[in-house]
Amino acid sequence: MVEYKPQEIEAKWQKKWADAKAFEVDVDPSKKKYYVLEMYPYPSAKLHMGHLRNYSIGDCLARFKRMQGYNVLYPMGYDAFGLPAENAAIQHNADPEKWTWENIEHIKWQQQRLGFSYDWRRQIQSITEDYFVWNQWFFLKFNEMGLVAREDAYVNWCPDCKTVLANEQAQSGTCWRCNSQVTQKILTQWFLNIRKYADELLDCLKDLEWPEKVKTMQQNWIGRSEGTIIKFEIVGTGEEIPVFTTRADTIYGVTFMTFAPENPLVEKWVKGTKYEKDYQALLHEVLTEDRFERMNAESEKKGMFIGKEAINPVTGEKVPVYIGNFVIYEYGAGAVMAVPAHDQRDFEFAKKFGIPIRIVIQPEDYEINVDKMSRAYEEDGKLVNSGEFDGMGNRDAIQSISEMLAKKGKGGPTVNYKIRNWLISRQRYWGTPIPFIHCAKCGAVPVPYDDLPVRLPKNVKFTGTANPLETDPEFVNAKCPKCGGKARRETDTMDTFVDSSWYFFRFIDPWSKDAPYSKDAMEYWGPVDQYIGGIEHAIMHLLYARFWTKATRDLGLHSFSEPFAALLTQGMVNKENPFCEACNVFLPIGKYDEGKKTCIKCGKPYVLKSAKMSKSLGNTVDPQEMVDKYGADTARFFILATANPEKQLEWSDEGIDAVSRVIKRAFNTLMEPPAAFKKAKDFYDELMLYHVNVVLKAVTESFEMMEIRDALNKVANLVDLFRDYVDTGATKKVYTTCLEAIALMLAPGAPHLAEEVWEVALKKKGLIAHARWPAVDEAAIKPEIKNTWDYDTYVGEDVQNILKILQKAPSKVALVVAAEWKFQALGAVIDGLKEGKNAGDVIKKLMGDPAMKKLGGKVAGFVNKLAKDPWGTEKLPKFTGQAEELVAAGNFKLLSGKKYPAIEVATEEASSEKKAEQAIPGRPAIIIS
RNA sequence: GCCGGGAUGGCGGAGCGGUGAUCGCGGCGGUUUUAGAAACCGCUUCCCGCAGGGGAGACGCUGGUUCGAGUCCAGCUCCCGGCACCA
Repeated sequence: MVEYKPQEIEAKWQKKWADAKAFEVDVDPSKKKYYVLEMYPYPSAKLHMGHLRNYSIGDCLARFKRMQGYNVLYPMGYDAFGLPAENAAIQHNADPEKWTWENIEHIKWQQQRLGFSYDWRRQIQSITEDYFVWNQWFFLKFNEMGLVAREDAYVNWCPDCKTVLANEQAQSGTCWRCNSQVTQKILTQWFLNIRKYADELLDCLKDLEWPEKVKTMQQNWIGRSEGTIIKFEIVGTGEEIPVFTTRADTIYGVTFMTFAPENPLVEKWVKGTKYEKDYQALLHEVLTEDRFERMNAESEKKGMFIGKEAINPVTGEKVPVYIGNFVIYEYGAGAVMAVPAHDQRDFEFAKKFGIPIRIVIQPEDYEINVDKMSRAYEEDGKLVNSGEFDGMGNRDAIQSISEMLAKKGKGGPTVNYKIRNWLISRQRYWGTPIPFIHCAKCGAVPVPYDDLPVRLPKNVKFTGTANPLETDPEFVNAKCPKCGGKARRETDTMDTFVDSSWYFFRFIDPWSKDAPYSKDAMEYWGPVDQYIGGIEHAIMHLLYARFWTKATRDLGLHSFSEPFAALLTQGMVNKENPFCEACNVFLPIGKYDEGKKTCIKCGKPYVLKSAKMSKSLGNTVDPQEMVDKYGADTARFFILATANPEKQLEWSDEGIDAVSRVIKRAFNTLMEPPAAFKKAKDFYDELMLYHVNVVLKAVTESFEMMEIRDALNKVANLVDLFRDYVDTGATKKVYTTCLEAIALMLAPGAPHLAEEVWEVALKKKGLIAHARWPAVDEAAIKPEIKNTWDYDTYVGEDVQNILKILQKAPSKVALVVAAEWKFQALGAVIDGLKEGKNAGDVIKKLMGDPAMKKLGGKVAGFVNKLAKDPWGTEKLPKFTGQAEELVAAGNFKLLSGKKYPAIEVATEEASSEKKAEQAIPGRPAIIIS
């Protein structure tokens, strides 16, 4: 017997693939292209299960498509800028570049050990100059297109570290390093104008082969809403505030205005007034509030009057101006008109501050009253207290009021979006420098294209306080490109979402020197046909990438508008972990006693619950351990065959053992030819060919639909059927045909094993990776074979059921096939039921036949029995007559002969047994003695 | 809080509105084996039955639609993803 040694086989084939440049592809107009891509990873220290799953899915698809004859582009690269490298620099004095490269090398080694079929020549990483120079180039181009803006925005600020913090570094309102209270600080920042593309981003969603849930999330995120701009003049300031509302119908009910506390206008207005002190205190309070708590509709409304009044442009009425913590600065104008009678938040605010409430909508069938209201009336109704609009339906009034405002020059209909412009500047070292120079005379001046790239300085100090770029004089001091005077280089770097917004196009032509990629290559390879990644990227990454694709299309770099034609969001990998029900928490390593199975804190026993694999819990499994112990094919097969790609997957140690056995068994079955072949074909050969083709058809469909789990399990089952076939005796021709088909079907999921079978057992030249996916031989899928197979299954089940009850060893199993007339009667019952007839009608019709009439009550009883369980009857194998079933029964004898002693076949007509009457066509009476 | 998902035996997970839930794990019994491993054959919701059957109960909870609901609808509970500086 050939022993399965995955380590040897896998190393051997990985080398052969590399030597043959098996997966290196170039533009080839004679072939149809297919671009498979996984979301490129952040190079953390090690590959984790999520990565293994992601790449196993992609590689399986890439190999399948390659075998279908496509020219498959399947690249890999690394999202290498980002916070962790900088954190490592601050905490362990690591050099971010060296640290990142070490991680890349390690991950790449792991990926290669797993045998993924990437075209490694195309590897890119965002930290190399030939990549990030194009980030800068794009930025300058976007600037020329009017897509770049500088605006003020708030950032998390640690006053002690004097540094900007990521949301992640500012959890629960305190700094990750020094625990100081984090506050908000306003900074002038760089933005990309993604809102300009909001409508297109929305409209194109319908054409994408993406999960509906992702499309819905993006749609909601863009948040297009049609409404009205209403301009409110602020008394004594000369300022007019364009407030957005979807409820212009309630304009007569406005009794105050509310501004976001961080709106800079507010600060200006209160300056030097008696309100300033309280305002500063409230602002500080709001800026240190938890960002989710603030959005919570149920949390306490905070606010104050700021001494100003606004004029309602419709009524001319003056209303007080407040600030409120629930107003979002980034949405609309950072101010809302407040209608307490018809908006719950405004209602609560008005109650708290004793502001009047005015009803302007009355429901149709009852009347609401200000004194009795306990909450806002937010439903529809008829307008009241609304001047000329009284009596109008409130929905209709929206348009009329908008039009009136437009006529008055005080606003009008408009469209508003929830999506905000993309803030891309970061006050950090480890990113792409933004190519601008600030000159006191000329302002913000773009770095000339010839001076690109702007490189990051080496040997900077990572103290954790301030941005290292700011404290590096060599980097900061620059000459103004315009006037040549002394100037200051921009020290902000770009968001890493910039890197990941176009890397999939750089893979198409990573060697391009004078453009980010050549148009010809783009028109051949682009866009990505199948993109695979986690659902956590459903909104931001995927939306930014779509925006980038549209903006670069408008730059003339390519002609298509969407980067990813189809998207697959893989499920998470979970593992069970101790959970203490008393403390209501998952217990990380060290917080539970594994021997006693108790929680260390409360001493009570824990239960095991499924949790996301995470470092903090310590319930991770290193894929490398799996590969070392079982081999890459087993690791991949496990992760693919346990759950379909979209579903979440539960890791289990038993599961991997089981798959390991399946793989070993497959290897042994496929590598070990029978000692001798039989000469002539018989039923077993036809049955095997039937199975192979049925499975091939199903597996092809499953792969096409990305139901990889189903596809692989079907192949694994087929291997078992193949072994049975070989055991009963095989002809050389059928053996070879089937072995070849099985090896090909295994190639996408267990590629090393398949190559070994291809070369050693089948003696094929060339790689199975380059072989063609087999075609289904429809002629082999004979209905009579299907009937026989189903028959064997059903009859076998029945025999088992009987034996279970009898609880004795049988000496003889007799099958009695139903009488010929029953076949005719069964047909009549099925047809009759389809036409909606009842059993009586069917019996009457049958009795028209003299032969049936002679049998009388027997026929009636039979029909009634069938009609009771029509679904069960429908499922039985279908035979045209007794002769056909006798053949199937004969084959049952062949197939199950080993399991049971002395199988006999008889007909109901010829049998003297009383039980013979139970026979139904397709379900013989079984008599065991 | 808001937006988007999810909940199915001891476990992982399948399940076009069609009648106890594919497949696998674990467990139990058996065959084989010097032993172990592996492989193979059964059983695995409960009760009753020496003939393929009968009864009870059951896909998070509560209702609804339907001849029929794990599947559709409404409300609730819990879990997960995202919420714009983690990637």
